[in-house]
Amino acid sequence: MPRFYITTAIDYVNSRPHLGTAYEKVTADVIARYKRLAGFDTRFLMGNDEHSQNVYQRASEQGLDPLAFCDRMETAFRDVWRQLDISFDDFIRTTEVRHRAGVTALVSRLIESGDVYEGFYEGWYCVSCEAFKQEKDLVDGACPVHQRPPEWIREKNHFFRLSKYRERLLERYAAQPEALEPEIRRNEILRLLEAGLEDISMSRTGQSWGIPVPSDPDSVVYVWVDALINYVSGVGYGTDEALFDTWWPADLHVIGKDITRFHCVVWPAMLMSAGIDLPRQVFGHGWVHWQGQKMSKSLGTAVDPLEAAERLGPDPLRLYLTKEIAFGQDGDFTWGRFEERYNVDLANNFGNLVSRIAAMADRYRQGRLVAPSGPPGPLAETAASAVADYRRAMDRFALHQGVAAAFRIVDAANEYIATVEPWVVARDAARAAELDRQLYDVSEAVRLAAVLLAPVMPRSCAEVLARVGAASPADALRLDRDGVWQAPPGAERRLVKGPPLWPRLDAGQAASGAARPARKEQEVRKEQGAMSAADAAPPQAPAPAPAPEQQEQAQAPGRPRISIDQFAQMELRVGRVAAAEAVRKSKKLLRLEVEDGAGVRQIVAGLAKSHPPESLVGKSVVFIANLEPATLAGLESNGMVLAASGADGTPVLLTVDLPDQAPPGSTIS
RNA sequence: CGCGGGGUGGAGCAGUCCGGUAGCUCGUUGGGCUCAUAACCCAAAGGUCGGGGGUUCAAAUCCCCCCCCCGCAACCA
Repeated sequence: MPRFYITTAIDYVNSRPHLGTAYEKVTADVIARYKRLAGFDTRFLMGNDEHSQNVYQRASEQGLDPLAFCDRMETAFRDVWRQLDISFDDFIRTTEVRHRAGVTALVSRLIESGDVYEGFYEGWYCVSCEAFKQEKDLVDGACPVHQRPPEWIREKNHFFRLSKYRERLLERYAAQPEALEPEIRRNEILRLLEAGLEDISMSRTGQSWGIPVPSDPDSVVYVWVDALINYVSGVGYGTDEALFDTWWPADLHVIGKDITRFHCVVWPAMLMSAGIDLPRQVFGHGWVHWQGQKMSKSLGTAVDPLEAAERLGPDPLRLYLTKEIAFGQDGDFTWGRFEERYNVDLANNFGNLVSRIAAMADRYRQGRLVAPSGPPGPLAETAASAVADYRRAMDRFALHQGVAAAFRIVDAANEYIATVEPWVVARDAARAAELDRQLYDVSEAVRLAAVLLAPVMPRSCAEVLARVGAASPADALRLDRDGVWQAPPGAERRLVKGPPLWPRLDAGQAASGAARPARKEQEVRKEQGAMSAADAAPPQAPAPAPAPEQQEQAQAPGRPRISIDQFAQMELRVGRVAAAEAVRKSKKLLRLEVEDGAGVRQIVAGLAKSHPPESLVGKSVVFIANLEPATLAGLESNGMVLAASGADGTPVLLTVDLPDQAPPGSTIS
């Protein structure tokens, strides 16, 4: 049996997974499940990346041992993946013994190959911050945070001769372009390689949280190098040679487009140096935006995948992420679209079709359908072509196209029913064989659609297969056998009616601010175990997410109160804009000349996006007069013009209501 | 010339690698059906595929130039 080894990026455990993280796991899971369906012995590896300084700090802040913190996060991550039905075969943590062994072994190989050398990282270091400072961050030669001069430090580092592999990497992508998909990402990397490579630091000193460099116990392996090695340590590199030989090289690394550099330059170079085969393919997926914006935890624009799964069920979410976003490109998620697609694809089409055929089988044939002799109807041909398209698309990871092909069967079946009108045929006893054909063919089309969609919606499709009386159990489907039209004369199947798989959301439900879904109820059902029709269905009263305003209120703690004296330290004055012009090479900055009562001062302000320069001239504005000067885009700025943060952060200038009565220089109190 | 993404009927998107009647969903209008979750089916209206030039028998698709929008980065004092 052919094998397929697929991985996702391992995740930083700084915070709980958001929808973007879930997107990667869901798409990788769809691929893994498809490969199993297609007959591959498949291994799907995921995991957590734990050796980061951030993790160490977060743990310290919470008074936790870092490992205990990671244990806690592992539980949180696994919980999300379980609820989204991510079918990983193995879950690796970089703090595990097997990973440490793998890192130690691989780094030793790098050292033996002569590609590691010692060097020094130099820079200004603020002892209080415990961090290196860039020259530009220093204020009067001192750390701006601690007001103390930093020290010039030379830190010993181990460097990896990345530059040595530039030619070989270029050759590889020329010879095997499919090693990096989609093309856009490949071109980026090729350009990067053509521009040249520098050696990279691969160790850190002064840290204990990490894996020691074999040749230098005082240093730990840099977290990125550490993390990449999970792909081999996860299949026994350094611990289980037989396992490693079985699964390596990996067939596919599914990663985000931001980390292609590490996976397509650093990682293969490391493997070349260590004399290990390279992974066959890396696929860099795009981002899921929320309402057109990049998701951000800090801005409150990150969608919780569990909330989405709870509202309509994990399968509708999986379907949305797979079907509505072209795999490899960026996509958008909004609650409105999520609900629309749920209604259209699942309630109205697929779910309704299942109800239709089950009801007709029940009414006209007491639930028992028998395939008649004679040629199959037109649905068989449509289904065959859809299956072919599906395979072609899925094999090249065009997941959205594969799913669309599967839905063509659903559409064709709905259309077929309307065309042949079984309810008319049923009235004529002489046309019994005709009716048998129609009903059986529709049930077969539904079965096939469920087989094709099983990788995307495993739970629901298992239920659909049960309802149309499919012979193969949902967890043992094979495309070669189950993905072909099956209607031999005399074949018999029993259909069962059930409650709607996906109850349609009416406009009221979708728009009203009803109570949150009964999470408890769902959990109880899960604890009760067995898969049932009700389990595949979403909660009865799905509710929309809390309105953005509510979220903002909830997370607006404000700042600590200050005294009137502290306020008085700020010198606020009225100024009149005498001149304004855009700053070249900058999108946001304007250079203003402001009359302050005593003269004219230059202030650089980030107003360009919302305020055309000419609109500002003559305006009376409020500015902070005693702010220390700063240099922006090469221009000195003496003060700061006040503006409100308007919708989505665009500044709204604050102006003086009665400028004649408050001439430039007027103080503000 | 900092890096990158995008411009396709009213809205949101595929299609561009491998040129060949421009497709999907929603929306609109009219009709049909009653098996089904007021779901389903048919039909119609609606597109200079950002603009210009080139290659070609043929360009949304390949080549060149230009315009516009959006992220990221850099300074949003």
